[in-house]
Amino acid sequence: MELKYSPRSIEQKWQDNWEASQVFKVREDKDKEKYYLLEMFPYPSGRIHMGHVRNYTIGDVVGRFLRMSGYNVLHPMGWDAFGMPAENAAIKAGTHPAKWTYSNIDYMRNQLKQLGFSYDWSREIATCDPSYYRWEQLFFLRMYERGLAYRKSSYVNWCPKCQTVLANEQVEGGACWRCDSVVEQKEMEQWFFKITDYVEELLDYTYKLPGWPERVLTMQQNWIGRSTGSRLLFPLESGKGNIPVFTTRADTLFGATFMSMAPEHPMVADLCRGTSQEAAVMDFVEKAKRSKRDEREAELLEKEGVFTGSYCINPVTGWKMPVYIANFVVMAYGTGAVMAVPAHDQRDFEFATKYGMPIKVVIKPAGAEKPPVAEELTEAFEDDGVLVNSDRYSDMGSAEARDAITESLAQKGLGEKTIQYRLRDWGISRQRYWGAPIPIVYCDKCGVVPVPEKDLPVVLPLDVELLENGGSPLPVYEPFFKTTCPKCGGAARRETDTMDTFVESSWYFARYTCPGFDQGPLDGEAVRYWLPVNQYIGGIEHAVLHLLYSRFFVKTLRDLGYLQEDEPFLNLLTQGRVIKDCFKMSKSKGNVVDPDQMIRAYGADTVRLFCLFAAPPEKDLDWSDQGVEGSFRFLSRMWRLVSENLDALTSVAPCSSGAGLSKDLAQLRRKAHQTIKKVTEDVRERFHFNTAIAAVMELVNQIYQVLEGRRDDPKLWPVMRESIEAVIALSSPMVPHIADELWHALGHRGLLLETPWPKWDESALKAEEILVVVQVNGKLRSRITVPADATDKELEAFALNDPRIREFIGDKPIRKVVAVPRKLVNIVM
RNA sequence: GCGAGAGUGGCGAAAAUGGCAGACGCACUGGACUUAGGAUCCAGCGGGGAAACUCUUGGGGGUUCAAAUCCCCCCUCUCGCACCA
Repeated sequence: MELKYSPRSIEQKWQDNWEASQVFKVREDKDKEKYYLLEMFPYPSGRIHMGHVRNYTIGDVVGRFLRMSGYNVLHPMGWDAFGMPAENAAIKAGTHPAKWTYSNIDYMRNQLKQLGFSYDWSREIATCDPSYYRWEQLFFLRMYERGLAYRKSSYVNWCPKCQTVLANEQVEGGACWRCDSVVEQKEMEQWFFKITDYVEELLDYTYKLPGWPERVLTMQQNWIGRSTGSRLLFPLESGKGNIPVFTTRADTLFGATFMSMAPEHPMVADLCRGTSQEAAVMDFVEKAKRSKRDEREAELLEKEGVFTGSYCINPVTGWKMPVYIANFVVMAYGTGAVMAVPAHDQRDFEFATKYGMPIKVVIKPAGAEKPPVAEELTEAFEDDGVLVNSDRYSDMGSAEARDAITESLAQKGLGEKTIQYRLRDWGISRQRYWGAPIPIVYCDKCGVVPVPEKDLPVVLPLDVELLENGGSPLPVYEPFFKTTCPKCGGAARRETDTMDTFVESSWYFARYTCPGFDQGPLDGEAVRYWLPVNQYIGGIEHAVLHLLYSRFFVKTLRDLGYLQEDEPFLNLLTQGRVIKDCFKMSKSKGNVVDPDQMIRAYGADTVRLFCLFAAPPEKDLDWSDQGVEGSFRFLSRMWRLVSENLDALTSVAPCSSGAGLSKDLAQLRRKAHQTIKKVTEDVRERFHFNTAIAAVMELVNQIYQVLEGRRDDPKLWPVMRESIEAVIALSSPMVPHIADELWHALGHRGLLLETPWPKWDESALKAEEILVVVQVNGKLRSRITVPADATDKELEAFALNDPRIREFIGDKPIRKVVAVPRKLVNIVM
């Protein structure tokens, strides 16, 4: 055995060994408790980065720990392989997205193997493979049958340069994330998934997922944005219809003095037609469209608006309310029109002040004598209170009045209670090439026709030429779009949009349970055995999108009969980012640390160890080259523990009982068992690998201390061996290569992954004597060694007898003594 | 603005249920071994003080025998959403 630790050869050796012996492979086993452990799969962008290394290391420790603890652990890996970067890279490099993607996958798979992760590679999935997305197309058809996938026209983000719709998350500050062109709002026919059908259940379960971080649940709740209120109708003065509004403050209706509408509101053209305002309104609408971008960049735009030339009627006061277009009203929320109550809404207040609109106070603060005077207001009073100037509702409380006013309008057909959500249906059409085709055909005679199930998959053609401008080649690639109608057999055109890549990642975790199944999307037996995912691990950046879409998809698949689960992920761990010198690693900052380079210099075990030790998983991790050195140093220390004492260690069996041990050997043994307990609990209950590692380090430190000048003691080595084996086994989930190597050096033949996790011996934990702190008036004054089982009375006596304490007390009277067995004594004077 | 989270040495961080603040590591200092050390080992390492002591967990109050931890007020930072009616 080499005296010096050199990771390179041993890591390769063990990786080969693990692969050859197929230890990472799992199958359903009814006799074992299953555990589905999953880390978010990567986009095959080329190389893994430190964020991946951290994410997957955390997962690997949990997986290996649970394997050793007796669970049947499913721990798969795959590739989120569709997406725009592949197209862009392919255009740039003159290659094909498929080629680019698969070669990246090969490279990255190898990188992951070099890190020693315990994935069952036989279950690997690439979402761009037709054997994967064909089932997604089937889901689409089933959803279409049930109206859960539908087509409608809507405004979308359109990048004129990239020739595609952009998802909301791909729009940064109103500009395209890649080319920085100003994004336009374009009205287009799009496919949608009806996530809003599940909005109540999605919201409900955010209160039933105790294993999720509060933060993520809150973000989802905010994103769903449920708010209860009233839908009210304001009749037009012209008599030609009503303007519907949504309000949470029906109690302020008597103070509504005008109406504000979004510039894109469909009624705008009608309202101004033929009035003197027509030109001004059209001008304003155009201007509003153009300023979309600035709106997002500037914090808050100054409130601006223009009169439409029309009026509507306040249904309770009968007032003529001028209808305005206002730049701050968003079409996407509510009805796109807002009843303006300047006295009680800050935005309306600013608008009214600017345009000289009447301000009428209708709420006074609860307990106030008199309502505020409108002319003296400097800002709106937005709290609930008591109604004034509101006819028969005056003196009523806000909450009660909301119901009463809505109810009375309801009787006239002008109002109803309603619930409004911020969540919109999920637009899944992408005018991109590198994605799963939407299985739909358009026929001039039959209209929208779904592709028959037997014709799936609709394969994405690979022999296309990419367009220089980045647009999808599918609409101009005849062999693909030209088809016949499945219904009438006439000429028809295929849908050339592809699905949002978030669709693939919404169900991949289910497919891992039966990746090769070809009788349907999911093998019921496998799915029932493995789902739900017990532990999901990934970055916080997916808090809403991916994690919400997946939750929706599982509920949909449940209702389609493919699954039985309500929720995909029981427990969620969102790990922090990897940063360096206070910044997120990025090429532009020049602070990127390359995993390959690190592995070459220090070995995978060191890189893994550092990722785990530097911070608890949910916090950001500050990369430190010196910290990496430190991790390497520790592994070297561990290595020498075995290599320098190999003969002595291999000539004894590990100690298995504390009988007849000298005091310091008993103490070392106690430390070893305390460490087993601490590491087990830190890993199992809290995922606090940093403190688990610290505990192992403490044990190593103590081993070195006991070793010092004691090598001849015949009683030493069995205890030594027991302690060192504990160090190796306990650290094996974190640093598996060195652990297996040392384990074998000690003469073991099996793999640690298949070795039961060490158990602590309760009797070894017990010490006869323990250290107890003595305080006087809450200040530490002395430490005394007492029998471990000393009662509080005995403790008190020991403390009062301590010379240092007696000196402190002198002959002053003692008021009280607090004694906590095994902890401390506090003498109050 | 709304919501959430976090403030502890020179640095990364520890401290379940209130009970020795700073475990473990990095950096630093001194020593040993050495031709040499950026290897290894030993020792020291929050501030003030020669010491006894004393101060110290963002700031200020409070509860308690005892507070990083619980309560109230304030400050700062990070993240998410953001003119959401």
